[in-house]
Amino acid sequence: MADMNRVFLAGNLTRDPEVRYTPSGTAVSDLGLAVNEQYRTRSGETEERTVFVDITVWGRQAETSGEYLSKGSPVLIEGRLQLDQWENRQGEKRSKLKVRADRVQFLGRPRNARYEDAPQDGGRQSRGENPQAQQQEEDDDIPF
Amino acid sequence: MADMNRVFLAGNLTRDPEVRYTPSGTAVSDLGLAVNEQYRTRSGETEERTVFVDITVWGRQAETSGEYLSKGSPVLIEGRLQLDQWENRQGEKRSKLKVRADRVQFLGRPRNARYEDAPQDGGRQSRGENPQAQQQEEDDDIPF
Amino acid sequence: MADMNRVFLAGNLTRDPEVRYTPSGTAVSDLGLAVNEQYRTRSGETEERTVFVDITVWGRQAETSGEYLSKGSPVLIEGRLQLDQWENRQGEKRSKLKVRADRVQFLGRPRNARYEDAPQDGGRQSRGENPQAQQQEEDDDIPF
Amino acid sequence: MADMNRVFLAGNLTRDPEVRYTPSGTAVSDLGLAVNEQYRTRSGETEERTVFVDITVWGRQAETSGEYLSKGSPVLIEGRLQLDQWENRQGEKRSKLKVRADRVQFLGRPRNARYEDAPQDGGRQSRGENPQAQQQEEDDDIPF
DNA sequence: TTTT
DNA sequence: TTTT
Repeated sequence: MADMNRVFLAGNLTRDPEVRYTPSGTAVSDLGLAVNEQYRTRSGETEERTVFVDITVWGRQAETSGEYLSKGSPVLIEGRLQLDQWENRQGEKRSKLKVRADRVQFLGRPRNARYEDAPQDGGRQSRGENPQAQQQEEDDDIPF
Repeated sequence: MADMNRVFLAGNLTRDPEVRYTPSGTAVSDLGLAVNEQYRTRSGETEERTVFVDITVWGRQAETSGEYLSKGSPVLIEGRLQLDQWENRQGEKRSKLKVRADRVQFLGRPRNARYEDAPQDGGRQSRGENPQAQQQEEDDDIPF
Repeated sequence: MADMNRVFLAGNLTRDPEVRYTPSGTAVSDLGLAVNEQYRTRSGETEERTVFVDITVWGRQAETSGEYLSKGSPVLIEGRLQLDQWENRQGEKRSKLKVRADRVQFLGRPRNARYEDAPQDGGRQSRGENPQAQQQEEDDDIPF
Repeated sequence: MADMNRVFLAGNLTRDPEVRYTPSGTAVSDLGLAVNEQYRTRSGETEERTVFVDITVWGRQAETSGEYLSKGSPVLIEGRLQLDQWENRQGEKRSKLKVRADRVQFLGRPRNARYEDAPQDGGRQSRGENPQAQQQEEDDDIPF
């Protein structure tokens, strides 16, 4: 019979990616993803709901995720559902649905880029040299 | 920033659908879905892995699912990931990823239709007792 | 920048698949697909619209399509848009959007299966009593 | 039988969107989209192929597309294939496959954003001379 | 050029 | 008719 398992997600990372390696040397990264959804309640207000999804990515994309993505990074994910199954210490079967990413794409600098490392002083001034800050202000007008 | 949340699944129901109704009278059905995936191990053998997913479907499709689908039914699902969150009796936060189906389509009779209950002897008469056979005759009326 | 190109289609073949081979021996099949869509007009009636799509499939799936599919066969397609470009005899540029299938799945026997080639003798009779059972046995040979 | 028709595209607009209105006042916009795809030839080189797709979007999203998108804008499209059919002056049937967008999402400022409407005075200078150029240089290091 |  |  037919089988299909495809998932498309766009959202923001909930934490900095950490890359680990299997004994055979393959890179793996577990990404935390927050997918926001705007919806209307029956009473007409717009509310937001967030789905948190664990993403696993393998190989070169795990490495590039570790290098170029950080908490808040907007990403586009193509992959499939995967079921992790294990037994807890009480011997009870547990399972967890995740997404195994076939493709992770960077969607541009996040609104709240990590600027912890940025100079804490003259902020404003340096912002003048920082195209991203400038862009952030303009973004607020865009209703997408 | 961009957000997206789309899921496409095809598989077989792991149990007969049960339909319940919200206080306001909306039908809901929780479907259990098994999605099989053939894959090759590094040593070249073909193995099968199954992902079990909880599907929630609302409204008229919940009702038709209850009427026309049963354990083993092959279905095609379009929907999105949804996160159910609650606290257990110990006050610990728990959550579970499910799929909220926007569309449930019937894919035809499964290979392993439920014939366990079917009499092994002559057909016609026993058909009255066999829900599957019954369903076959009704197929033309199925609004999928 | 991000790029994505994914297409999911389910419909019926508009003609028997024909398989051809490239000089290097790779099988290719061009499938005609009709995808129906029910929609409601503003005046409330249900109407049907059909999208006809040319599908190209390569390799082993091209061969199995040629062997097991025929006009009317319901299929599930995963693939991506592809643009064929050429010049007509007047030297004008022409192009055509098609779908390059990564995966073609058989969705079960169509309502009006082709039985022209089937034995017209005893066959018919036994089939009349339980076409489904018959179909089940045949299904086992189908490598989808 | 099952039917499905879903398309996911990400790419860049090939022209500024133009918004028109139906007699009943509904906004429509026809977007030109270029979807790039990197692929490897058998000889191992990386080449790029582009699929050009006509997108139609209706309603409020047609209007916001007209206001905020321009040639080069990166967008994420969810929609379905649609077949436009007509007869040419010679009375021959012609048809063209397009995508009807259910959702158009802006993916961040395009490389060559339209700044015609931006303040022509101090603006330039305060912007750090050319934020886009700045961004471009950084982008080159990112292997996504 | 069209399928159910 | 084409974008990055």
